[in-house]
Amino acid sequence: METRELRYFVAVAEELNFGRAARRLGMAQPPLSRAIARLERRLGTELLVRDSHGAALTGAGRVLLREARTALDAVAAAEARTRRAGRPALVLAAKAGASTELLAKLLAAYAAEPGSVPVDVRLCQYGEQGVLLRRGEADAALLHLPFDSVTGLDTEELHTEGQVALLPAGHPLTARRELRLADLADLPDLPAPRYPRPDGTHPDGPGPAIRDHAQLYQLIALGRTCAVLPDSCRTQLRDDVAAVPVPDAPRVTTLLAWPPDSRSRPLADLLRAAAGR
Amino acid sequence: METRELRYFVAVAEELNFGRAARRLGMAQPPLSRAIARLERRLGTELLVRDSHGAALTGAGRVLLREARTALDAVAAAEARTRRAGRPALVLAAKAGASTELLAKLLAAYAAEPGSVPVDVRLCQYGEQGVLLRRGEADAALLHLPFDSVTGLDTEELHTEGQVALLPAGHPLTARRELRLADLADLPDLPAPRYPRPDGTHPDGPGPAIRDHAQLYQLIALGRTCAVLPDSCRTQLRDDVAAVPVPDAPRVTTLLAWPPDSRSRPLADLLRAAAGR
DNA sequence: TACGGCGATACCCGCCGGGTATCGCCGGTG
DNA sequence: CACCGGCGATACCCGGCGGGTATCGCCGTA
Repeated sequence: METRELRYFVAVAEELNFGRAARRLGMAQPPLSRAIARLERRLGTELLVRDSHGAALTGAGRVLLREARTALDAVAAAEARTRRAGRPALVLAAKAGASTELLAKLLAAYAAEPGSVPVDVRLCQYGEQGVLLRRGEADAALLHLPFDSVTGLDTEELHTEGQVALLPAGHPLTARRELRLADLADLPDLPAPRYPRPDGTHPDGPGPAIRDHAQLYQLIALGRTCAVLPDSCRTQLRDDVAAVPVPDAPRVTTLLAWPPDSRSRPLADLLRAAAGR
Repeated sequence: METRELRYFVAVAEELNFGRAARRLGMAQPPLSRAIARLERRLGTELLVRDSHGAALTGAGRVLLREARTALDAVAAAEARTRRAGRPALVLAAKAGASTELLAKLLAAYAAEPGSVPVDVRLCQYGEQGVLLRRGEADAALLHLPFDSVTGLDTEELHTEGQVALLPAGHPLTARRELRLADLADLPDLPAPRYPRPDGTHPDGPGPAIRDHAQLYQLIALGRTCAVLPDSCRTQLRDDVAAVPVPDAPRVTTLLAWPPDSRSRPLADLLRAAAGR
């Protein structure tokens, strides 16, 4: 199988429409149909069932969609890492606005290592760090359990902390010394924010769709939503947002993740710095 | 990058000789040279330095070799898993001759699960199980720490045990109640077996090159080598091989491994059966 | 019944991936 | 020192395949 065929299949499987997929790929529809048909013939399986409305995935098609995405990521990673090879700099991906203190400490500790190398910090939207790692555009990433997925990555735990509720300053609940998760569920005036799913789409619901922390803070300050976030976010609160501890919220673990088998000197140094020797 | 180009590059990088690589690929040398040159041009990096003796990898070339192998594995996995999709059977890879009792128990426990599916057991040579998993030719594998690599796989520990030395029956050391690793190092009459490295090649040395347990047992019985293996191998000893405990050998953990993100029903059932509910 | 949108088919073209022949370079060897 | 052999690069050619356009058959809908 050639990567071109995989790209074609992913486009069709995502659009479920040959014409739209062809347009997205910048080509005409007939060669795309032929390419998919050839792929099915070679695999000996139907991937899509077509009718005059469009197409639908078969079981094998769903399998190939998932597998093709990871294979294409691996190819993209091969390309990106080769391009970056020799360029002596470390790319570290981190959620914008999260674990800022920890990140600063980590960067300082690494910079103090002998033989350390410039670190290019890429601040990401929610869930983007994993993609950057898997695509080879970053050497390491700061992730947060239980929010981010770490399947297929090597990791090192850095820090664990509780969570606090962030509410608009002056909201009645800010008078409480503590809150429970149940207190925050289904508040009519503060609908829960809708965080992106791993595929980048947002679930349905009344609350605002969120992409990063800056957005979230501003929406909380505006009284449009509330959120439960790790304790460490308190260091960067302005006075239009109030924090109340939520003891029954799951604890959050910050960890450093990197692609398995990567064994570069700078990455090893970063891990050593992160572990505090 | 197309997978064809990656296959070409891997062939050249492994042979370090364009002519041989071309022969291995079943093609002529000039188009191969051109393809590699085009790849380098597109990546903007030298991958190989050529002289009239052959070629050598640059730093970027070494990176691409590693990355290309994993990318090609991912593509092969996409193909294999799609081909197997719908075929309702589990493929379980296990080292031939290792953990036989555990394997039997696991198979029995899984077969007792409601909705269980036929299990195709693939008995492998040393280190082959990981490859089968990564290539998508197996759904799960039994691996042994610290021998097998589990990077990039999800795992569940099943069992931990000590190790015993296997010696030819009648060898002087079999008179001892216990041995230490040091006792077995550099025995002139029983040179240590040479296990394959992850890439399939064998290290140099005086001992015999080993591919699987059957080979190993026979060579021990013949008085050509000795080995340190998990306790559980005693259940299948014939009387021409003797076992002596080695308390200072590292403990061996048997674990069940599967590719990250695989979420098929049969695999989930197998994991449940392995965990004993 | 006409129409519009879907994927499939028929047919054509140009490019690129493959081939052969040959070159330039170098190192070993009689 | 001249020659040879093996290496990768270059020059040149060809056929197939990946892409295009035009059109068809099917079906749901107005």
